Amino acid sequence: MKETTIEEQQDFVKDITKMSDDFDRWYTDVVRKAEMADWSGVRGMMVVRPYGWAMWENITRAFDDMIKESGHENWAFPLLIPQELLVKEAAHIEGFGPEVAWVTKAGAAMEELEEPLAVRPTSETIIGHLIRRYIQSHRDLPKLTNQWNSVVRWEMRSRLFLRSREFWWQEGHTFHASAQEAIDEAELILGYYRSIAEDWLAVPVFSGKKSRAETFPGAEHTLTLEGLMRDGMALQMGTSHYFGQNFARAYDISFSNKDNEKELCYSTSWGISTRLVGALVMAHGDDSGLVVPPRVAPIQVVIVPIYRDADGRAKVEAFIGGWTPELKAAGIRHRVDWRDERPGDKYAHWELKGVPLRLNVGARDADAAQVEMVDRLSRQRVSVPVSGIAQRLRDELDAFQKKLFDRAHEFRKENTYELSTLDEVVAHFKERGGFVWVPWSGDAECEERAKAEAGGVTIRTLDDEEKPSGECFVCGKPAKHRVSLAKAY
RNA sequence: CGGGCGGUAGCUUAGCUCGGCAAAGCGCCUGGUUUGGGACCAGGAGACCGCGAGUUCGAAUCUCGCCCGCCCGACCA
Repeated sequence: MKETTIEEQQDFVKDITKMSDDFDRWYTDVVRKAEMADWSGVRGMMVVRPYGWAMWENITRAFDDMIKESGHENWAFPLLIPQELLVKEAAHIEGFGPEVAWVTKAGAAMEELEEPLAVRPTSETIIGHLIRRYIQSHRDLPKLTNQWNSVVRWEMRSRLFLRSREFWWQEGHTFHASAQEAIDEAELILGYYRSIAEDWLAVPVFSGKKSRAETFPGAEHTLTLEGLMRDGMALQMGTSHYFGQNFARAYDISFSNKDNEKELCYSTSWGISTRLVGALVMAHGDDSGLVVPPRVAPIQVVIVPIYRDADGRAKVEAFIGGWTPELKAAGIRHRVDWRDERPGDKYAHWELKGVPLRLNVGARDADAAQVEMVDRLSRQRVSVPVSGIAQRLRDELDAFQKKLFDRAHEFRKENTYELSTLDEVVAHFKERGGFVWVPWSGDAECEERAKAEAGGVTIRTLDDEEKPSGECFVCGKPAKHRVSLAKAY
């Protein structure tokens, strides 16, 4: 049999723009050809197809388990928010105002409403307003709420999963009796998010506080996770906000403390969205299409039966039927592709869809009580005995998950730099992307100047682990923070 | 939201200047031969030519308005 190289194999890929030719087009091609999502005909509104939604479901299941474990409860709050409520927190409405969609008419006659209703861009305001009913005493705290829903933000520019006018997410909103407890809550959730990003999506992230300019409207501080995509752009993969008493003040959320004094709550909010599905595409995909981390893969193992005639098929079917129950029992998400196509079509199809492991199974294999296993990353063919196959596949999937993370981690390492002056930063981003660490004075003017001169690069995270040293990369004053810079989605 | 480009079958496009029977490849359906890396033969279905007005004997083609998409900016999870 002729050995084919990976390059030759990639020639088989039709329909997808090469990543190196045009990354944006590549991304769109992959998302659409892998049947993850499409545009709907209404500007900026997407339809998420089962293969994309299943990945989101796997993420939601993982995160929902985490927050339930730590005492959070799911609620459902209204979609529509009265104008009067939305505008109460000044910084918040100033931040979200430009992208709020309004319902102003209703009924067959399209009668004007007395008060416009905002379609939620996020729910701090309505939850703040409603939650006060359920909080009287410190004994009612903490109140740990979450909701799974979609929100609408009137974006001017859209990209599937990354920026659509409607997107699906969870928004957690918690209320506490002390500042420290709320601060700890925001940190706790950030840790969960890190686990989702790194352990589930296999995307290594830098985490830390946002600069003032990048902080959520109305928050005291915002914690963030930033991943690196294969085009060198950063992507925010989750944020967790500490509000102090800002929202409690605006919405009068107070409680009686142990000394019977009235006190305002301390609150947080935090969210991850369907954007993470886009992150997974851009962090792991290649010119053949998707590569899906096993832990979130809708299909972890695809089995391609190979046969010539009805007898051959019966033989292969009986063989496969002998051990697939073991896979099911082991919780391995698998599918046997019985479609009436040739094997080569199926190989290409499932590679485009990024299924981690494929088993080619024909009469030869049945006779030898083995299968031919091919993984999506190396495309090496390996014969595997069916005896103990469930455990073997479990191990392979775990190894695949790790390999994906390691590869992404290595990629980030190769694309992370330490620089010290604005000139260097400007020169750097003219040539390439990635993360650049610099010392920063903490002045917003320096941040703005860097953004203006280095082609839109922004401060992604403040590193609170390492002590800053040296002078600000822009103004030369002593640095207060060590910060990561990147161009971001 | 500003500037540029585009929208013809499920997909990719030709036709548009110069108005005159709506085409091709892929995909889809049926039958047959095939099947260990994207097969082949034969037949077939499939198009309010983005939507709406206008000009004209006649519009995919010309004009205007709107919708949707792509690229570049400003804004952003």
